[in-house]
Amino acid sequence: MLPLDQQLGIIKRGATAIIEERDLIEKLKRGTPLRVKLGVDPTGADLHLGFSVVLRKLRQFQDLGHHAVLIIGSYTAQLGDPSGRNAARPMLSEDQVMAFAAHYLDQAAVILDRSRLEVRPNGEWFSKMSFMDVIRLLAKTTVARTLEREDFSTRAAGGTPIYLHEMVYPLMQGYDSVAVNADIELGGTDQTFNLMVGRDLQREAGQEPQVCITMPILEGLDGVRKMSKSFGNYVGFAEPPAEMFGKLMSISDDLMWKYYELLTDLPLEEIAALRRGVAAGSHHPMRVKKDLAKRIISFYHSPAAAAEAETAFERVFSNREAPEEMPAVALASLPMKAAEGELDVIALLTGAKLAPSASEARRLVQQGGVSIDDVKVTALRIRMPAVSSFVLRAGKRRFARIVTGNREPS
RNA sequence: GGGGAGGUACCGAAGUGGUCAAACGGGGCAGACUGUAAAUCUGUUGGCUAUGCCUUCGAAGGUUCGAACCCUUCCCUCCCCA
Repeated sequence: MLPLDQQLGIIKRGATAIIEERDLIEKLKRGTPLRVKLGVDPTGADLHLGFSVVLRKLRQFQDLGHHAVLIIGSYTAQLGDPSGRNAARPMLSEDQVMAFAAHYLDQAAVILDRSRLEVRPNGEWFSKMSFMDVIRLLAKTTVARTLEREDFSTRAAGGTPIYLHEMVYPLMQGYDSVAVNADIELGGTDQTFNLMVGRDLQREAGQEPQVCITMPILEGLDGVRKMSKSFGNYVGFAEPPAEMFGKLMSISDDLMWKYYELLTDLPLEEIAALRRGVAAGSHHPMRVKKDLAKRIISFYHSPAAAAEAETAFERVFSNREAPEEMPAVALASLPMKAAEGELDVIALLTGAKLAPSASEARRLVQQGGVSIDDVKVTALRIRMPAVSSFVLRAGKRRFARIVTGNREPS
């Protein structure tokens, strides 16, 4: 194992809080592998960079020689974690959760070393508890304490409902720590309360309390709200390189430093140097952001794919050309409502899936957001170009190649 | 159990019989400007076989020439009291 201070350096990178750091040092000093717990509630969603922050931290512990324990919330996911929520989540069935869990593990394996991972569904212990056991667990905390949490107090103040089962959630998560005898638990800062409950329950159970390490919540592409599928501001693990590149380039300059710290392994000193360079004007922020995108894409795909994505990006956005690859749609397959020799632009846009509805397509045209072979479309019916295929573009980044079936004029 | 308030489009929030597909703000989308950054400005934001038609204002009925608005029943939430 690495010397203590080196381990600490890696562990502390990006972390918002370590409760308590001296406890952590004590545990590390023993030189034996620590049990590092991360609880996840699979909901069926595809993993995105927001999830990767805490998964990467867990991986770092694996690489340091510690023992990673991934708790699958087969029971807790059914309740839905109220953390950071302003409304209750729909409840899921255990079967659903376990099906989602398989999907989750497949994706998480991109980051974690699956061969050294202990996976435990928390139904393993919760299914064996009697109602009386549950009551005893409930007796470990008070309503006032639970209500102190910001998400609950906001809801209480705003008049939105808080259900009893939501209030049980932190106790369940805390009990997981007792069940697996965790030395350390990882989580987002929004998990702080839940993590702390684990310490209390362990202490009561005669265990040494876990160290809680909280990681920042990663802002999504908008730079404001947390990265989340429902906000549409995310980058998924499985997205194509070009898509990732484009999305990452759209983050704000300020945000990119946080992405560097939490999503790459570039040493902090080097990140700081880049930052100074941008501030001093010796580095162009776009260049630095492109490197960020390439680093991330190299991890999820490959360095070659990252380089390709960059080229494609420059082609489309810097040189304003059409991308090399885009979905091809046969004109004949579209329900055109145009006279002979004319194109029905609305049918074109909806048929090629560049617009969700005819009304939306009409709006796009009216606002000047549609072009055919780089010529802005100004009418809903236009003359059929005498080419074998043309590029249809909607907005900045939606493209399709329309194959007309015409012969290329000689 | 008693009393009060309320459920409106993606979200927040006006509207309380016709001029309401529904003000305003946020978000989204598009355009301008750019480094597809941020900021800013402008436009737009239910659907369709489109000078009209259809669906939408918690659900179902009803009154009316006409209902998001009035009545009835039901479902849901919040607050106060017990």
